[in-house]
Amino acid sequence: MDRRKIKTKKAITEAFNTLITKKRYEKISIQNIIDEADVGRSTFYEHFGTKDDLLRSRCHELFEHIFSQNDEKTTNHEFSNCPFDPLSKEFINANALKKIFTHILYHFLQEKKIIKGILYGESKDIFLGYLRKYLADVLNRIELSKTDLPRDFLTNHIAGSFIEATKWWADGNFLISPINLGEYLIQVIKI
Amino acid sequence: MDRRKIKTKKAITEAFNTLITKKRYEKISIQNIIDEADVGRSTFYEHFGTKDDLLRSRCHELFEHIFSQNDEKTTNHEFSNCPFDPLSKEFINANALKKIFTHILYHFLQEKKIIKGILYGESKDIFLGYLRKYLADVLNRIELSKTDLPRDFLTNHIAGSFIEATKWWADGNFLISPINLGEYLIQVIKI
DNA sequence: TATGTTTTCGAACATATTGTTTGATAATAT
DNA sequence: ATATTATCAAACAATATGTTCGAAAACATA
Repeated sequence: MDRRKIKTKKAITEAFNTLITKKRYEKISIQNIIDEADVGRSTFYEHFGTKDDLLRSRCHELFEHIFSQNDEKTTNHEFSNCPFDPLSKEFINANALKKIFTHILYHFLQEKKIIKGILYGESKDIFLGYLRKYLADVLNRIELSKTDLPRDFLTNHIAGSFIEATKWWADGNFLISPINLGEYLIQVIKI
Repeated sequence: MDRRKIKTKKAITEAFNTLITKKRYEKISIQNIIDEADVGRSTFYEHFGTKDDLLRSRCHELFEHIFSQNDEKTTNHEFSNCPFDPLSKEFINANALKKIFTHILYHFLQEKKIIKGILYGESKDIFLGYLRKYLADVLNRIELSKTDLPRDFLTNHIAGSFIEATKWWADGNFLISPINLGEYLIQVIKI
């Protein structure tokens, strides 16, 4: 890949990161982004078709990172308490679910300023759409109990609960630890 | 109130109702609304400051109606199974909660086309903000169990679960009955 | 170093939207 | 009958989007 391309892409995504911590997504214009990134108008459009494209690209990178297997290499010890294998086929119980949640929350905490910015307005839906998609694979491994609940209702409920808890967490400026929030979640979710 | 004012306001809100069933909120321009309502541009701005104002006005009316006491007068018998007194001070148990949910869901079902339209994109947040606000009063009457869960985490979780279930219901075109969905909810919420 | 390709840039352009202002016209209340 | 109030169309400034163009710079390759 051309060095210039990498540079511009980086400038644009960093401009986005800066702006999203200052004002909400819908108030950020493409003009703002190219001003902050200091690139030409047409240059932006050579990399991203729309503002949503840019956000989707950011979300894709983030979740690919979170749900990739080899991140126990991270220097942060706390992570090692809550590893999970996203490609495993094993059934998930309450304890496994807690580990998964906590693991994701640690990642969110690492980029909390940006995450919090994204968790408002329009950008929220796009971000949560990705989260829901990545969670779906994991949640489908939950063993269905004998209730008459449809599987998709249950997985939607659990994903929704995680999402709502995350928003609650961000709204309160990430006061409690990922481990605590994981525990809260397990206490309110019947599995 | 001036007859002309009432007429225009009605024309605008009905235009909004029509449009929201056809395309999502963010794609509806004020130009679209005044074309559909057949009113002048400046007239719109005499009634509503922004498009969001219009939506908020609609939400306010809807939730005032749902959470008002005297609506058992409705002709729909099914409602009478699930009345609730929003001004009561009594504690809420699982059964009371189920009645409240079912009651609200019946109202949503009555205007399902519009509700479904509103439940996408930007309009969703505004709508759900109102729902959350109105629910808060009720949910604060839930008796806290001996867990260490913060009250606002718990109420947020329950409101969130109801919201997610409602979206799931709307996405599936309101296939099951309000009573069924109310039962699903009670099955997944620990109280 | 020389050469051909790729990327960037700025400026201009068409198009669309928002929100405000104006004065004329018509409906309303009393 | 009259004073008030609501509506309307048309024009306006301001802002945003997405496209196009040719010139200039950075690049890969040999």
